[in-house]
Amino acid sequence: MQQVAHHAGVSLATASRVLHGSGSRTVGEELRRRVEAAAQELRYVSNAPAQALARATSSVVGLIVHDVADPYFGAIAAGAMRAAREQRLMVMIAATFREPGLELEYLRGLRAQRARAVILAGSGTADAAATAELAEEIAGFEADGGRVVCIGERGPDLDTVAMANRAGGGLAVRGLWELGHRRIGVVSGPSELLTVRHRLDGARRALRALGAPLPLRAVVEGDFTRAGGRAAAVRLMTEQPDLGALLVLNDVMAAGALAGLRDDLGLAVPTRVSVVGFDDVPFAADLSPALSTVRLPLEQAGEAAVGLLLEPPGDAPRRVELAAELVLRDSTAAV
Amino acid sequence: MQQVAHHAGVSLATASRVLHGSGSRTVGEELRRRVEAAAQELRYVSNAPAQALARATSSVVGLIVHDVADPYFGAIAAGAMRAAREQRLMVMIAATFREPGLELEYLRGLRAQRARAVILAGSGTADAAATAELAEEIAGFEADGGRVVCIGERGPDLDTVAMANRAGGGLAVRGLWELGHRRIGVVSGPSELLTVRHRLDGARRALRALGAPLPLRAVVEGDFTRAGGRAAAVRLMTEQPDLGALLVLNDVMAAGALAGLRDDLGLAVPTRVSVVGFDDVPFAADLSPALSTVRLPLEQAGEAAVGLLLEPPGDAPRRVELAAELVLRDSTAAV
DNA sequence: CTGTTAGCGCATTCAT
DNA sequence: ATGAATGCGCTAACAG
Repeated sequence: MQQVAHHAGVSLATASRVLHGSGSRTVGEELRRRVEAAAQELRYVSNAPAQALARATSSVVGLIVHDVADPYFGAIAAGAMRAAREQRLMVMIAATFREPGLELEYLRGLRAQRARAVILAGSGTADAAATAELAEEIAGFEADGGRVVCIGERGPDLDTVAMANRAGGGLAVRGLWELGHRRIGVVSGPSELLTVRHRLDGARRALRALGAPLPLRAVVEGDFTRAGGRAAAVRLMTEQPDLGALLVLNDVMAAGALAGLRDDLGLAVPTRVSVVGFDDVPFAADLSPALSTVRLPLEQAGEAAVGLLLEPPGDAPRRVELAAELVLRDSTAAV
Repeated sequence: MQQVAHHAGVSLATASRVLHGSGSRTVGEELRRRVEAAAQELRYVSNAPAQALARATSSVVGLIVHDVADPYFGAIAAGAMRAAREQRLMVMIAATFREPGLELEYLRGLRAQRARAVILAGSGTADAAATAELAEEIAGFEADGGRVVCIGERGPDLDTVAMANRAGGGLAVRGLWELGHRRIGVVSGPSELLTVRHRLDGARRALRALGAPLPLRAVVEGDFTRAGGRAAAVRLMTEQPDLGALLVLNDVMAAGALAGLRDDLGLAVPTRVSVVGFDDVPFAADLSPALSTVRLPLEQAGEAAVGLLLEPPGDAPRRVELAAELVLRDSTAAV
């Protein structure tokens, strides 16, 4: 920038003002022109770290997900990045690959980067110790002036984009019920994930309200992956062969469940057993058969998260509630 | 850090050495202990921008993709992030959403961030003007000491992780041929994308070598998306109803093609028409029917890319060649 | 092995 | 409206 200033025959301060001046454009037309010309000619590229140092804040926002290759997070990330672009923010993505400790580590890293904000997109967990450590790090981050936004519940005093996981669980179960299903099983994910708990809880409550409480043996737990869904679904239908419908707590698992039902057990979907997934990721409609599922506005969640972290800190924690919707396709049938 | 140094009763330099000292750990045991204790107690968090400024290099690498929600890029990103993690690098992802100009803009942004390196994961394009501008920006980036690695061809003097797009196109066509297909059509993506050109070219050559050159009317072009694949496949099979097999130039398009064939035209796959995709994205095996496709080692490409940017600049451009493999599943049948 | 010192590139007072 | 000066937090000689 020195060079640019010199080349334009102005002071360093003036060059700084026209090159990065935020709002109050208090530079004369003539000088402004000269500086811009000089910058152009010298191919000046501003130095973001230096700016961050001087301003004590940067234009990068962090996004911590479990797995970028998972379409659930892919959709959220796409939404967040689209919104970030409009604000000229850069997005730094960290993937924990579902190792709990990494979330904390990456939050620290983002704090070191002096990220302006971070979005915690992965599900919270029921591990009290980990949650406490994370809360402390979050507090530190906010004390440094950073913003933190969670997608999904993490704590009452955090800005959060709330997904209708409970309501969605209820929706799915009631949809199945209306189709005439009475023997409903649940292929669940890891029970320490809050997202899983909420979805399962929503299903449970709805079933109880319908007068048919969900028996414990009708729930089986697997990894939140395709393979996990396949294994869990096969196990559940083997142990409880009278089940006529399955709620699978995310679409990726549901894809596995569909494969397991068909290839491992030879059970026809939807004639022998109906299947409902959760999330409505992009490929859900292309599965075989097209997956009925609970749609969550994933991209919108990403956008909303960026929206929240743009708003001034605020006195009370902010919340955005996103609704779920049941989408019935070909993996469910009436009985 | 001042505080930490003072608290530990050492100089700033010593604190810096134990806190961020790279390798040559030339600090006494006792002092080291004291500094670490002080840092712990004061909850010291290092300031990455300041480090970047002082060192004139950072620990962030940029990854520019077309779309994070696309499973192709999701897989590449996952591989890159896994590798980056081992090197304690942070990954800044930028998505162009297929707007050509954005690639250049993001490269500039990453340059401003003083990213240590950037990975260009999206396909190059045949637009000469855009390519030239990009080349200039790349040169500038490298002149600043940054590394650039491309996934897919971008130019002969760039470090690149080369995907076997041509070979893959040939593989697909020969696979179909061996199944007895003689009337093969291609659902192509935007022809300005180099990736598309190479895949199509590979298919063309193979067909010519087989003595059955691909007629122009047997190729139809669509967006590199599900909707694009659907529309293009429907159009192709409507105009050329005698085609017995389709090569679709990526799996996302193939998902759309499958839907179009089934829902719009009522053509059975694979009995009436066989379909081969390209990429082998995670959901390919779950489509209806399970998609035969050309597998590309996507995650490995991401890993290889960060591997390349870790190696010292090198005299000659480096290349990593990744092979393709034909995976036959249920969307193809013999005639 | 440890401390002193001089920048890194930029934003901002504070003068003018 | 513009310029001069100071410091952001840290690293890297350099000197002991």
